[in-house]
Amino acid sequence: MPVPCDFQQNALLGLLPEEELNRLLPDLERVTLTLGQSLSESGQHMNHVYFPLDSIVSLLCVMENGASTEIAVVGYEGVVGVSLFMGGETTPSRAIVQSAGQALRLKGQLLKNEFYRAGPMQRLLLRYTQALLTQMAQTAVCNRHHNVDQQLCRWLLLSIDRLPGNELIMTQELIANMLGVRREGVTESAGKLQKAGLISYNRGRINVIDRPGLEARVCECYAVVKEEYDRLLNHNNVM
Amino acid sequence: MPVPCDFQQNALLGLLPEEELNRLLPDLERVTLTLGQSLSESGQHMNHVYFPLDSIVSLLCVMENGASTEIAVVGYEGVVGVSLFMGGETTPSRAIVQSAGQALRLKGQLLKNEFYRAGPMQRLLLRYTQALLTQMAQTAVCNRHHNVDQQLCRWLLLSIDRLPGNELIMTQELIANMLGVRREGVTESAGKLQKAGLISYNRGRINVIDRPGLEARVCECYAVVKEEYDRLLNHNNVM
DNA sequence: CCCCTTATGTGCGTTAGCGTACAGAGTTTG
DNA sequence: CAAACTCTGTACGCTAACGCACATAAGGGG
Repeated sequence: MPVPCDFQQNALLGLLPEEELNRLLPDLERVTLTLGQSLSESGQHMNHVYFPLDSIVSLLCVMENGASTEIAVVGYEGVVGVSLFMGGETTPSRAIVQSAGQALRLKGQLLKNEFYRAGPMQRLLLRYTQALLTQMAQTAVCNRHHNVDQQLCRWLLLSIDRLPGNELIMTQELIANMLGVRREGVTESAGKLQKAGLISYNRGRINVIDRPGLEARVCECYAVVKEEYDRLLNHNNVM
Repeated sequence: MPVPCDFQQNALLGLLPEEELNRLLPDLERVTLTLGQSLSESGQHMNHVYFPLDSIVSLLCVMENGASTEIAVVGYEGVVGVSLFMGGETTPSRAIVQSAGQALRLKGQLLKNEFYRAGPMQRLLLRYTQALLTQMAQTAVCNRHHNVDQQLCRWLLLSIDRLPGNELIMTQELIANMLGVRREGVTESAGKLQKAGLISYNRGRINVIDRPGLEARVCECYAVVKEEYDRLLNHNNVM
């Protein structure tokens, strides 16, 4: 992750030079995101971009029959709404709040204005978008080659990396939707992890007890994405 | 696809205003890409970007154990090397020539100069990158939810959309690498398609006979991606 | 307290795709 | 022309995940 985790501040914004950040500050509006809230529907225009603080947002690809898969996750290290500055305005994917919390909201037009100054903010947002590309690519390969156990580990690690504590408020049903697998499959895999003493859970609350243990079980995809985020979004490289 | 298929010209470049294109023309170098050639290795710096004409390039995500999956395909409608202007310089994925042919090559630094003029070229490249994002996302969901038969149809359609004729030079072994499945699985699915009279093939040459037939069998992923490319990269929207 | 809803556990049979092995057919090479 | 190699076809057991059907358990609201 880009900077030591400060959940009072979005790490992406934290990489901006003070001058840039000061220009934006008056327009950043702190909002509370609730579990399940939709920030962007397939093909719908977004009015704002969101810089999560302690909240987590999932980018989901939903199919005609309702089946879905998470293609990327965005937390304090990123921003929801890249399609605004990328020029397409909309995307075919949905953005759903996966973990309730705070975020900073900015009017889409203001972000675009900032982007088109072609300064540090543009460079930063583009590097972030590339990191997002990597996350999606790795998700695709992980979906193909790794089993549910490994993917659950990856998902848990990606999630708690973006949370201040070790607790996740999330039912197995919802995790299954994210991973695009059966709920029963998640029950089984989560059961293994609990038996192994890595996590404990109860009716929609999951606690990560042994993080190194998860890291030992996770597939390489987790590390690939993490390293690429670190590389693309650290202070030395960006500014 | 963005414009009526002209394999003498890259469609992305074709969307540029004449003035912009003329500035680039002297630096565009026509090169021949051979089957299997690597345009970019994982983590390696790219010296050029490539605008395919009648060639096709696959973006592959390769894992430690050698297993791979195609995460996107680039033909005359696009460009290989988005990481150069996105700021990361490298990517963890590989770019491999999937179908031999011509491409226009441009020195990375010249593309970046053009990009940082913050004019039409920048807008165009960013929209293209968003289309690429969509393709990757849809690939991820397709890997999860659709069977080899459907994915093979999708792959065949994506490929011949980017070729002047109906013939593909490609062994089943290579297709399997792209899709991230077993070679035998491709043999089986291709056999079905041949029996149904949709394609015919022989030792590394595949002919698409009944394109509408393929479209009837393919999963929705093909259309989603195609429509998003059309939306993002057509003359009315871009310039 | 009891009902109702929600979350999790479990146990089937089914299936798609895997790993492996090998056979035949076509192509290249010496 | 024969040998070596490449590409495709086929078969068989195995496994992960699926779809479905329930069972159990834990809150929550009246």
